[in-house]
Amino acid sequence: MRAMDVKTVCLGMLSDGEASGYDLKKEFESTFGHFFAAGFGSIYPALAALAGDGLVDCREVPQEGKPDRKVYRITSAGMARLKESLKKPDPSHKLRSEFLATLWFAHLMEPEDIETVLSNRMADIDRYIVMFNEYDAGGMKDWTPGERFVCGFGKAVTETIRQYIEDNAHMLKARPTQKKTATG
Amino acid sequence: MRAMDVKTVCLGMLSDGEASGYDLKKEFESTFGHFFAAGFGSIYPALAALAGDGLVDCREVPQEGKPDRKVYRITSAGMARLKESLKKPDPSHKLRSEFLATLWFAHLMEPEDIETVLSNRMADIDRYIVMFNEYDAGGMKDWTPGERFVCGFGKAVTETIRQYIEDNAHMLKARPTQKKTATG
DNA sequence: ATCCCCATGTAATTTGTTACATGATTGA
DNA sequence: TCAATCATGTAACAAATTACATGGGGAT
Repeated sequence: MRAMDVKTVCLGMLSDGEASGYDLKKEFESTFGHFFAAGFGSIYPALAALAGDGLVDCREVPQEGKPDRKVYRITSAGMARLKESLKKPDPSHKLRSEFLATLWFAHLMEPEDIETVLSNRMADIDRYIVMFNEYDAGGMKDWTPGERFVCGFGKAVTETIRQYIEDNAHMLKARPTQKKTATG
Repeated sequence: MRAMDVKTVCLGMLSDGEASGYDLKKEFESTFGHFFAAGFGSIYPALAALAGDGLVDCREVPQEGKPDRKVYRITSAGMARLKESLKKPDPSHKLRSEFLATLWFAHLMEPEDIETVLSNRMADIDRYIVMFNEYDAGGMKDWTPGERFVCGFGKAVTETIRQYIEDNAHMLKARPTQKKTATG
């Protein structure tokens, strides 16, 4: 575990205080949502593995009508491992966009399908912008500098994308210029 | 194959003219590099699968001292399948950033390690900006609207990121505000 | 000498996604 | 009555990364 994989991110989240897998999922959906996704299928095995390695310990809280709540807490070995993982000098920043890959071939698409793709993406973007504005409105008290930096980053990028799509969608509606064919 | 996976992107690239796996790899490294990565380990099997499905056909060009060059060409069935794949209304746009995940925990890092992470990312960004500027300088003749849209998108986002890091790196160097502890 | 470019591919491994499995409580 | 929230996990599957395997030619 040298990289910032799901395990390491869970470990990092636990450095802020104890939490259950369910709690971490909510954090992945909210603050981490725009740059690092993880579902239950990754989180629960990650926590089990961390516990197996002694990087976190687990306390089971009995509940009625629900499975016992398993609350994880980082150990000092876990804290040391986390700091070690954070030493990686060149962490990746990977975009995998089926959205852009699709529009690359816009000249092969029907205009109404292009429109649909753009407006669906726009809806996603607007949800993110609402989220970022809610953070701002909350004053971001108790946020670490890193958390502020990352959310500001997300907001700046998201707003740029929104503006870019608004300003340039018309390019995709233009009839394609004839390419590599002699038609005069 | 409903989504824009490596297979579909290869198929799309071949809609522009015949090419070998090696050629496609170069396209993944250049124009597609900023939003969709693929290595030989994905491309060669993808081409073999496409050929098996009759979506492309393959012509072997003998060469001296090198393996035969396998040149792939899209078939009419492949073209139909590609257009079908492009109908997906909500293609994903996923960022997975170990860079941002790392900096989220900046308060646990040594200042010099933060510096290293930022300057390494900056170097990557600058390479992309050089690339985008070379495209602009080339006049983007023969580029489809989709290609222009996507490259413009990449340029806008990359420049925003560059500016954001420049303007906000100082946040990460500030001593962390005490969090959830009574010291004041 | 050494590295990069050309050119192909396979196999093992890692990683993550999706579906399945269970089930009470609360609010609309 | 229906959906959402809470709460855990496993198993099957899909996908991509990495390492391995081969080897000549040309530039520095």
